[in-house]
Amino acid sequence: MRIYNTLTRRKEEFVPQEEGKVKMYVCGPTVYNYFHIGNARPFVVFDTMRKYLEYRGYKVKFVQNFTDVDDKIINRAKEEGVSAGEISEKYIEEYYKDAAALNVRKATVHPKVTETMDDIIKFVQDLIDKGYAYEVDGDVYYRTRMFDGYGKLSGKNVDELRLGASERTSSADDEKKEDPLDFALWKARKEDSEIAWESPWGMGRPGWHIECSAMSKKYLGDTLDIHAGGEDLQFPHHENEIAQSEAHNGKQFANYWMHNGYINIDGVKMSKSLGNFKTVRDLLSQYDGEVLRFLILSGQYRGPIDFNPEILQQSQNGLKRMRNAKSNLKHLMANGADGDMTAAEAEAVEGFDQYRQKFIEAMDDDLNTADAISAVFELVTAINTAAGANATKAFAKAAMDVLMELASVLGLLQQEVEEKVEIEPEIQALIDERQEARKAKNYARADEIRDQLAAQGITLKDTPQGVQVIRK
RNA sequence: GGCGACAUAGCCAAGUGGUAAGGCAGAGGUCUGCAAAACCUUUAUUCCCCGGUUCAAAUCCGGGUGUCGCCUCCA
Repeated sequence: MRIYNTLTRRKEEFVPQEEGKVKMYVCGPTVYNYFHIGNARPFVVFDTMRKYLEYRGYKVKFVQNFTDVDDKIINRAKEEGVSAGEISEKYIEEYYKDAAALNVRKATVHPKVTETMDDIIKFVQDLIDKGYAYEVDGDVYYRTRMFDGYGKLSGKNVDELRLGASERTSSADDEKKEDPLDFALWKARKEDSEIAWESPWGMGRPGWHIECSAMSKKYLGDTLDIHAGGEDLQFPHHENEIAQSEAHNGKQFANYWMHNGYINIDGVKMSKSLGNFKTVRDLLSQYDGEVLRFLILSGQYRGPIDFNPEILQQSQNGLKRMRNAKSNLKHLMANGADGDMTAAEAEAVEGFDQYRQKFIEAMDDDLNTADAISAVFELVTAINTAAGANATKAFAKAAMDVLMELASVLGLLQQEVEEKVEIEPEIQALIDERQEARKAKNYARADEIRDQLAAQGITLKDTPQGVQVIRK
């Protein structure tokens, strides 16, 4: 497959270091709040990447960290009068809930900063030993200019950065640094009450960037196949990770860098700092997670998504078309004709392969999920067209297999849409009564029953294969 | 100021040289007792604008315009 590599600014054929195996690292959330739909994008997109790689036969080791020590967590803890650990533990649990609703699978490993402290401290010490870092009053900074490749990922020029830095009001920390470009690897504790770890430089905690370098090394080694995250992490976060890791390991840090675009709201980037965000938790009260996933996957991952109620509605309607196909097939599998497929059905099933091919072609082209979704829609139309009044169970099964094969790679149609296998006797009695009424052409009574059940969230469809019962 | 991305129908969105996918919404029709679901037809002579290259451009080149982003915590 081809991947757009931010490092080279072009699509490249993906070749992992070790055949058949992929080492993938995705920057995870800082856990101080529920995550918003913008945060959800990389989780969904790269989870889809992982699923697709697995579909193509790769064994994927997928690592996504939790940043569980950070200013924002500490501030939040102060506000609420609890410990930083209580805040981070809580939002890690909430992360798992929301991620599950989006059909995002757990990573192979979800490392936490607090559990990687020894590795981080050693990493920092090694950088000091190599001359890439220096200690000042309990802080440790990275000598940015010492690293030759600085700026290679984000296309920044060190001297222009310096210019920008001098225009900003310098913070107190800048006084300590040798160069304004230098960034913190370790921060000395400011108050005794603050969460801190013992280190060769005194009590303190790690800087943000070093965490990912240390965690990815610990679980995936010196060189990653794919490193992914939101495009706002390109600079400085990922640039700094490269500087740290390559200076430390003496090897290329990641072969492929993937960055997803933003989700905007009213044309402006959605972010926690701007406060214009919609949390996934809130949205889940109105839309189910698959709708959100569908929305995120309906465009190419590198482009922007403008978030508004209209596209939510469109996503819901679009997904419904896929779900109807699934539930109609399920009904057919139970109530269709017995025996072998007809010749026409067999021919149709053979034709389904072209949609599978289109799907693979799309996903192979830098994870073009928009095109992949359109392949699924074309498959749905082909299935619906071929499923006639005398459709066989065998056909329904074959069609279901292909539909689910593709939908599963996208992480869609995974949540059982309620068709309950067991129907309570009193409901069944009403359904039977309605059928009797219909036979007797007592449509008033029949419709009354249908309305009554609809009010309970039960939809009845009269199909050539009998009554289809769908409950929400 | 430096760097970068994007601009395709009412909306969402593919398409990087060969004559505009797919979805949503809308309109008409078929099926149905009526619905639902589904199917069929229909909705951009045109891809922000102006030049250029080419037999041929939404796609390549040049110049504009507009929107957004990064350069500071951020997915």
